[in-house]
Amino acid sequence: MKITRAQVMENRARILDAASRMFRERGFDAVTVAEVMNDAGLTHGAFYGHFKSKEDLIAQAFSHALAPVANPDTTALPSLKDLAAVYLSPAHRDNPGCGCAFAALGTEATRSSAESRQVLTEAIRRKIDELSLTAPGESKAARRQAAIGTWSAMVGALVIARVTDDPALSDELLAETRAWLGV
Amino acid sequence: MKITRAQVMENRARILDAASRMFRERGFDAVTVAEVMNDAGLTHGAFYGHFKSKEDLIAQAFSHALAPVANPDTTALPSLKDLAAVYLSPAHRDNPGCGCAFAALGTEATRSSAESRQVLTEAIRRKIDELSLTAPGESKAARRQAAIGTWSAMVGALVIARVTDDPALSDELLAETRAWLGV
DNA sequence: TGTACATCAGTGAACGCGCGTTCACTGATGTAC
DNA sequence: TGTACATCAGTGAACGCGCGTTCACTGATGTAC
Repeated sequence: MKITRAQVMENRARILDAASRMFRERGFDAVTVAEVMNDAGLTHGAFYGHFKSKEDLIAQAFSHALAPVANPDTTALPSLKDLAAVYLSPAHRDNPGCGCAFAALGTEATRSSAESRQVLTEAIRRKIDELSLTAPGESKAARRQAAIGTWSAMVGALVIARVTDDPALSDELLAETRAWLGV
Repeated sequence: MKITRAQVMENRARILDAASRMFRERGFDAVTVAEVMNDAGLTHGAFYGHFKSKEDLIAQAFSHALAPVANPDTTALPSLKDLAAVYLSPAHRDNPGCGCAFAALGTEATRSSAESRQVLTEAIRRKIDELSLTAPGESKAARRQAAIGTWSAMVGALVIARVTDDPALSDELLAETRAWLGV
C-alpha cells in the first residue's frame, strides 16, 4: 500500500539508522539487507525503492552517520582532552553501534566503494578541522598536527582494545593511551 | 596422488602465506577458499585436509603471520622511532599484503573467532613488550605507556590514511603523525 | 467538498549466483616382508 | 634390495544454503475535475 511522503522519509531514516548501527556492530558482510529492513520495521522487498544496492546503502549509511551537525555551537566545544577521555572509555569500546565509524569499520571501509570513500574522506577532513579548533599548540599548523596525532592514537587504541579478548589488557590499552595523551 | 611429507608441509606453508597476504589485501569475506588454494598452486578440494574450516584458516593465518621471531637479536633492535618511520611510510600504506595485520584487518578481527582473537591477543602482548624495550622513558611503566601510545597512533594513522581516497590528505596524515611522534 | 482514477511504497514469493563444504576417486608414497 | 599393498594428499564434480536482487501484486495516497 502507498503511504504518506512523510512516512517514506521517516522509513528511509529508520533504514539508515538501523544499517548504520548494525554495520558498526557486526561489519558490512555479516549484516544482510533483509535484517536491516526488518530492524527498520519493513520487509526486504521495499529496499530497492530506497537504495540502488547494498553498496549504495553502505555509502548512504556512512553519510547519514557522519553528517555534520547543522548549527554547531563553536563557542562551547569540548576540549580535545575531554573528547579523548570519552572516546577511550570502556563504554565506547563496548558500544560500537553508536560509536566512531572509523574504529568500528575502518579496515573494511578501505575496501568499500568509491562513493563510501568519498563520504569518509570529507568526514575525515571535517573531523581534523573540528579537533584542530581545540587542540593545543602555538601555531595553526601545530594544532592541526596535535589533532591528527591525537585522533590517530584514539582510533588505533580503540581498534586494538576491541581486538583483544583479554578485558584487563583491553582496559590497560585504553587507560595507558589516555595517560599518554595526558587526559 | 599422495605426495611426500615434506611437500605436504611446504603446501601448508604456501596456503598460509597466500591466505595471510590475500586477507590483508582484500579482507576475509572477499577472499574465497578456492582463490587461496589456487594462489598456493592447489585445488580447493585439498583445503579440508589442512584446515577444519575457513574460520580455522583465518586463525592459523594470523598465527602464521604474527609468529614471534625464533631467535631475536635483542642487542640490535631498531628504535621505536625508526619502526614508526617505516610503519608510517607510503610504502607500508600501499602494500597491506605484507604489512601490519592490525592496520589491515583490525576492525574485522574484532568479530572473528575466539581462536583468532586469542592468537591476536598474544601478538598484541608481544608487540607491546617488544616496543617497550626501545621506547623512551625513565621507568619501565613510562616506557610501556610510550610503547602503547605510539603504537596506537601508528595503527590509527595508517587505518585512516588508507580509508581516504585523497592521496594528499593520506600523505599528510602519515607525515603529521610521524612529526607528532617526533620521528 | 466529493468522486474517480493514477500513482507508487511496500509485500512476499521467487530467482540465481557464489561460496563453503563434501565426497568418490586417483595414483604416488611409504612400509611390511 | 625388491615386491605388494595400504595409506593418504590432492583432484574436481557436486551439493546446498544464504543472500542480493527482481517482480507481479496490493491498496492507500494524492490529484484532477
